[in-house]
Amino acid sequence: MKYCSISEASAKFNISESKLRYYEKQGLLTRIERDKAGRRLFSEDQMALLETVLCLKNTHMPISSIKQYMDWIEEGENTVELRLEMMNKHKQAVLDEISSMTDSLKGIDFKITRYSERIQNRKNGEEER
Amino acid sequence: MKYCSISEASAKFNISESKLRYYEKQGLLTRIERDKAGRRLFSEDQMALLETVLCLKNTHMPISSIKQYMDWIEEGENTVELRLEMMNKHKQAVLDEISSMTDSLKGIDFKITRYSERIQNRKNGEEER
DNA sequence: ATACGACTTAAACTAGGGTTTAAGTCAACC
DNA sequence: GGTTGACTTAAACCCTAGTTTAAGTCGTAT
Repeated sequence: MKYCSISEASAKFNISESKLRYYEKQGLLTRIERDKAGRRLFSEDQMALLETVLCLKNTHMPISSIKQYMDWIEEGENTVELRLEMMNKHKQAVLDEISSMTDSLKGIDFKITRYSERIQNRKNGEEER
Repeated sequence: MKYCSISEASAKFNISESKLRYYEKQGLLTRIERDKAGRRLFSEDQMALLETVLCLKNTHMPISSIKQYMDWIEEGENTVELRLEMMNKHKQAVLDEISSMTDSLKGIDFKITRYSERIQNRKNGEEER
C-alpha cells in the first residue's frame, strides 16, 4: 500500500498542512498512522476519507457534524442508516443553499444590467454634445 | 411615502432585529431615519437597499465588501463603474462557488447511492435466511 | 401618575474556523 | 559531529459575524 506524507496530501487536495493537522485534532481524521519519527502517513483509505471530509466542508457542513459522521464511519456497519439519513438531509440543505444563492444572483445580475445601461447612456449623452 | 418599523423590516425579510441594528452599526445601512422617539424608520428606498445587502450577504460577500459597495452607492454616479466591476467579479465568485458545491454534491450523492445499496443488500440477505 | 411593552445604546460575550508560535525531535548531508 | 530542513506538539492568538446584556427612554392603556 502506498502512503502519503502530509505534504503530499496537502498538495493533492490543495489544502494547507496546518488545516490537515487541525482536522485531525478535531477528530475529523482518525487512525492516521505515523512513521518511527512520528510523522503522519496517509493511507489510500485515509485519502479517500479526507476527500469525503473536504466534500462536506466544501458544502458548508460544520466541523462538529462532520465529526459525528466520521465517528459513525468508525463505528461500522450498524450506523449506515444514520449516515444515509444525514447525507440525505445534508444534500437537501445544499440544494436549498444553491437555490437561494441562485435566486440572489438574479438580483446581482439585475444590478449589472442596470449599471451597464447607465454607463452606456452616459456615453451616448457625451456623443450628442 | 410609507415607512417600516424595525419589526416590520425584520418580518418582511425574515431577519432578526438585532441583525438589522448590527448591519446599520457596521455601515451597511446608512441614513436610516428615526421618529421623534428615536426609533428606526425604513423608507422604501432603504428597504430596496436592504434587499441588496441581503442578496450580497446571501451570496457570502463579507461585510467589509458590502460596506464598500454601499459607500459607493452613497457616493453617487461617479462610482458606477466601480460598482459594476465589483458586481461582475462577485457574480463570477458566486458562480464558482455554486459549481464547486455542485461538484461536491456528486460525492455526497455517490455516498447516498452506496448506503442505500448496502441497506438493500442487507434486507435481501435477511429474506434468504 | 404609573406600569407595561416596545424600543434604544454601547459594550461584552460567544462560536466557528483556522493560523501562528514556541519549543522541540529526527535524519541526512557536509 | 554539527547544521539544516522537514517534521512534530500544545496552546495561544486572530478574525468574522453575530447575540446578549445592562442600563435606560418613550408613549399608550389603566
